Parts: sequence; C-alpha cells; structure tokens
Amino acid sequence: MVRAGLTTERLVRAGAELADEVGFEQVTVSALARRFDVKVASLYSHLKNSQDLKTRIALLALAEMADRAAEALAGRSGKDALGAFADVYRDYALAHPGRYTAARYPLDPGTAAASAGPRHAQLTRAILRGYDLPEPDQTHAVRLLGSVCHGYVSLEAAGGFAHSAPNSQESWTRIVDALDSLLRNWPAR
Amino acid sequence: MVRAGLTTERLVRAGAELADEVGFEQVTVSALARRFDVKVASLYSHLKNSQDLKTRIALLALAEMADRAAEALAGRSGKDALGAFADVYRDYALAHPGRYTAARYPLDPGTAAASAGPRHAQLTRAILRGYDLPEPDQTHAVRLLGSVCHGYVSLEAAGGFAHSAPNSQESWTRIVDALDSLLRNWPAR
DNA sequence: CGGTTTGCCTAAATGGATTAGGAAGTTACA
DNA sequence: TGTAACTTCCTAATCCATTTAGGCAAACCG
Repeated sequence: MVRAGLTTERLVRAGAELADEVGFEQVTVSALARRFDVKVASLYSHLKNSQDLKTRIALLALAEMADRAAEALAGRSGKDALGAFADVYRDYALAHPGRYTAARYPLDPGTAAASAGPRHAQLTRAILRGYDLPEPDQTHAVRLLGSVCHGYVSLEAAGGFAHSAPNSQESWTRIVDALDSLLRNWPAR
Repeated sequence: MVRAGLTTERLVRAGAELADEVGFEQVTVSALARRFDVKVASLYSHLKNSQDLKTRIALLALAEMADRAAEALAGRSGKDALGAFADVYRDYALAHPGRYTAARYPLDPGTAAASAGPRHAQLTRAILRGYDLPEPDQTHAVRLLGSVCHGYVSLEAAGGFAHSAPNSQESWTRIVDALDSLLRNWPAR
C-alpha cells in the first residue's frame, strides 16, 4: 500500500484550489478524496467532517487576504493606502473566487475570534490613521469601509456590474476617490 | 387518497418560510416534502429540481424587497429617502435571514434580467435624483449605495458587528449620514 | 357517465457524509 | 534488529438527499 501522504494542511490547500476551480459549494469530502485518489473515509483521520473542511478553507482564505492587505499597506498612507487596500480584496476575489466565497463561510464566534478577522479590522483601522477621525467615528468608518469592499466585490463577483457601462474598474476607481473624499470631510454629528 | 393541494406557488412560499427558520442552506426538496407530509417525488411535478426551488425562493425574496423599497421611497427624497431605503434592506435581512441569503443565490443572466434586480437598480437611481449627479457619476453612486447596503447587511448578518461597541444601529445611522454627505459633495473627476 | 388530465404515489438508481473496525506502513526504542 | 505503539489508509455499512420512470386514483370536462 503506497501512502498518499495526506495531512490536514495539504487537504485544506487542495480544497482551496478545488474551490477556485469548481466553486466553494462544490467542495465536498468526496471530491477531495477523488483528487488525492484515495477513499473518502481516509480523509476523516485528518478532518472532523465536511464543515470542518470548509471552515479550514475559510480560515486559510481570511489569512491569505490579511497577509496581502498587510503587505499592500506597508509604506502607504491616505488615499494611496485606501486604494491599495481595496484592490487587495478585489484582486483576491477575482483571482480566487472559491476562496473568496469561502471567506464568508459562517464561523462560530470562537473560531471567528481566532481567525484573521480581527487582523482585517486592525488593518482597516491603520488606513484611517491618515484621516484623523475621532472615536466612535473611526469605528463607523471601519465598518463602512468593510461594507463597501465586501459589498462591491460580492456584487461584482455575482455579475452585477458586468453587463452595463461604465465598466467595473472605472466605478471602482471613482468609488475609492469618493471614499477618500468622504473620510477627509467626515460629517460631524 | 387525499390530495395535498401542492402548487409551485405554495411550495416556494413554504420554502421561503423554511429558509427563515432553518437557514437557506438547509432548504431541501426533502425537507419541503416533509413539511407538506408528502413524498419527495411529488414535488417534482411542481419544481424542476432543487436548484429550481432555490432560484424561485431567491426571486420571491428579490421581489418582496423591491416592493418594500418602492413603498418606502414613496413620498420621500434626499437623505430621508436614503435612510428609508437602506433600512428596508436591513430590516428585511433581520426579519427574514433565510430569504435574504436566498436573494444572493446566483442566478443565470437570463433569470437575473427577468428578476426584480433591475427594479432595485431603478429605485436606487430614484434616490439619487435628489442629489443631482451627472452621468457617469450617477452610475458609480448607484453601485456604491448597492455595495454599502449589501455589504453592511451581510457583515451584520454574519455577526461581524455584534460583539463590539458602538452598536450596529448607531453605526448604521452614522453611515447613512456619511453617505448623504458624500452624495451632496460628490468629488469631481 | 366515460375519457382525459392531473396529482401524488411506489420503486429504484445515484452519490455525498459519516462511522466502525481492520490491516498495512512507520517509528521508537530496547 | 525485533517488536510494540502509533499512524495511515482501507472495506463495509448506514443514512440521507436528489432525481427519474412508471402507475393508480381523483378531479374535471364533455
């Protein structure tokens, strides 16, 4: 019997690739076993169950995005940082649609807290340092930025902007401009 | 044999209720059959397949939201309209989480075009009449508003804002304020 | 009232998720 | 090097959802 060399690590990585190829919904324990040319039951030594697999893929995606965002923000500030940050999410979603979908897989509170989620919030907050907003407005702005990035990328991925002018890239650029302007002129209570 | 009186209409409506109760992911043809105390195969006279069921629930949700949005916009304009519009989505998502999830179920282009999707875009555009933006900025703004509403509500539904201060309602109010301000001071190219 | 349509059925094939238990491969250590 | 302990992967079985084919009975329509 030749061993396939399965590890949780490799399975999750392969699961993420599978998600990008066929969609996160189609990621099943069975499909993953087929990809490793191994019986389904073998995976259950490395994964608790199907949900565990999906959760791990989600955590991988969140961590990858946070890594890229952190790199993109290094040495940038203000509008430059804002644009680079936003592009990280958009580019990631375009390059890795399955992983991006995975990143929205519902996590239980404990898992979410231990995920890269808080890092995302920290990074968003770092951008806002260039805009000098007092609390609690800073928190509102963090939530706004998160909503816009996530919302835009989701709608774009769903094809929402595909079949009408102007093209999506142009809107994206202008929306980043608009957000920059908004943050520089954040309305007082 | 007493007939159960199944129709596509009733099945979809019950499917939507089921989605709100147990989550859209858990809506299956089997669960629906159980709810009507009927054999699974019987549903296939009324539904093409499982995907058809989900698509129909999605269309129902999109139409319901568009109806509510249209009603909310009647007689309002400017910031008043903006706030009311945004609240429709938020309230709908809170009251009908399963249906709201359903509304993001991927539709093929033909179905999407025949859905209430375009009506949503029209309604968003109606709000912007109060802000006097020239094209193509109006389109960018439509996309921004759609992104914020969708993004915020998604993140909120996923519990993103649940465990930190300030509370979500306050952020939401301030974000609507901020968007109003942005639309009134939309930056030139 | 007889024929047709419709609504729901039984039956069966397919495929994913999951568990129990076993055998082959690997490692550690005497 | 021999062997015990552990790890990895397997067979086999169960359960549940999806989907299709074909049939009987109820409802409707002339």
